[in-house]
Amino acid sequence: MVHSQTIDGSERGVLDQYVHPQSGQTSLPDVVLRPAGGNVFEATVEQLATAIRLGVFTNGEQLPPERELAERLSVSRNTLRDAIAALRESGLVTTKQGRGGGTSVTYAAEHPATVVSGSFVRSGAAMLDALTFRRVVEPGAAWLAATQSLAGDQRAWLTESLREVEIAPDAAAHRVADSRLHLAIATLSGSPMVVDAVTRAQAALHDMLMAIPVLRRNIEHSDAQHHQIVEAILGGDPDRARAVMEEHCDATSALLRGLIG
Amino acid sequence: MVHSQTIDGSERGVLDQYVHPQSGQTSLPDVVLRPAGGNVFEATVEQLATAIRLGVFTNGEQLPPERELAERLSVSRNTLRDAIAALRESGLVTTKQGRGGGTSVTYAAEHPATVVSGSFVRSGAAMLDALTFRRVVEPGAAWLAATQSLAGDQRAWLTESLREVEIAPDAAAHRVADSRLHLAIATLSGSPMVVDAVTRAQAALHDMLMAIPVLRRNIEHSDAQHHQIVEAILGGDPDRARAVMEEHCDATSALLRGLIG
DNA sequence: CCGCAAAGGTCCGTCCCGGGGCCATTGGTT
DNA sequence: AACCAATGGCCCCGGGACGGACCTTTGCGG
Repeated sequence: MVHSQTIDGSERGVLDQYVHPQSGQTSLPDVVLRPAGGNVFEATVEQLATAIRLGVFTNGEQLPPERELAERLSVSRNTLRDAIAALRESGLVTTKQGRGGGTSVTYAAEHPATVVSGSFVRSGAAMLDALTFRRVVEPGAAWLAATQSLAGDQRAWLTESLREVEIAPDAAAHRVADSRLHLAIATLSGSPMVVDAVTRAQAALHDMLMAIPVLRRNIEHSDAQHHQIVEAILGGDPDRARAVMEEHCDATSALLRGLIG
Repeated sequence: MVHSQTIDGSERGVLDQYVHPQSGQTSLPDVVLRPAGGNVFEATVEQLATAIRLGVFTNGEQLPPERELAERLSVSRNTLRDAIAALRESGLVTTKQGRGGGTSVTYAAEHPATVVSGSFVRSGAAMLDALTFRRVVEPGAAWLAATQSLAGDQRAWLTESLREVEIAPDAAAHRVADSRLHLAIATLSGSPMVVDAVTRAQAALHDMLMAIPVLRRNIEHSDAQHHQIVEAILGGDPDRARAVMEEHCDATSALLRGLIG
């Protein structure tokens, strides 16, 4: 509801600008110049909603105090409050006043349609792009994590994240736990830029996976791969960690490619 | 073990927030919540300056008309004009009025100190991060490019980019041509998100490489690797393309790691 | 020679957002 | 019971970004 909506009604997706309409030729300026995402308010809503949906904040958990969260997001408290209000109206969080109060997550992880209004509808090209991107960064993150000498609590965190995935009671919980595991692996890579990349890939992936039915068989296969990945990371075997993660991404990719344009 | 720890006045850098000061423990909210870069004007200046320094716009070449460029960057023409004015005062571009006029690049690629004022001073941690990130995304991009069935003009573009690197007369020209080659490879991956990632990695890399003396021997070794990479991509050998690119990144990384914190 | 078109140059009104101060509510502590 | 601290709720101001409209310069073509 911001700009866009120029006079040509052709609804150009963000991605179409990467290719010259006339020739199929791509040139560097077309590809490199990326729009600096507009609207701070919407971006904040989107980021918080994504964080919640990805399980960065688990159910019932409290968000940091507004003043702190605002500073961390480099956003004024006003804007942050507006964003939180939007989330509240979407039923993702509830807020309580007073000491010990705050905003806490109430995420049922159901109703795949009731997501926050701005949940981005991605074009087919964007989805394929996200899958491709993920296929690059997630194996890279796994490889890096396996090269690190992990501390005891880090190893425990990884093991615990894996376990949470395996004992997830239903598909929705499994989805959240899966995101958390992948983000944990990315975090153990030690590289903030890698974490950022994986976060974006997971965010895009999440929207897609929420839209399809999940087969029990797929989950079992996926969990077996998770186990191998964690094993390889803990065992310090980067190449194996990467190889299995590649298989893992390819499996998801194959599953999703059939369902999009 | 949530956050808290609000009131320490210790001038925390952007990256430090990824780790808890007290325990070395990292938690997802700390890692995932990323600030949404402020100041649109500065971001625009930085992006254009980077594009020029990376050779996205070659010397003498004209930038797109203001109205078009503004729309592509999702920035108002006012802001874009301010940014261009800043570049003009830094001597990176010149502007001419009237039909056939416009803003064109005048980039000598010398005076490593005269860079635009905002050229980001990255902390040691951020540099290591960038090197790590690059080590993940560039091999991934090369792998992807090698899996694509490239059209004739794409193959020609790649070959030409390689040649430009090899015939570069001096270190500065070599730097620009090198960036262009890497961005070309990323573009041929076909994934905008990958291009974006490589662009960010190259931007960070550029600032580092401009600060160190370059040895003839290093350039020769680098060019040999470039040749192998392009060969592997054109020959449709993804694994080899990735392997050589990894060596290539490792070489640069080793070169730079000695010179930073 | 004249007019048109394609650029940059300028200005203005509107609104979003950041910064900061202050109030209201609530629960713990003395 | 009284106080205090932590937290959300509210408001106002100022600057910056946006989006238009309009002017100026310049080259090309009829």
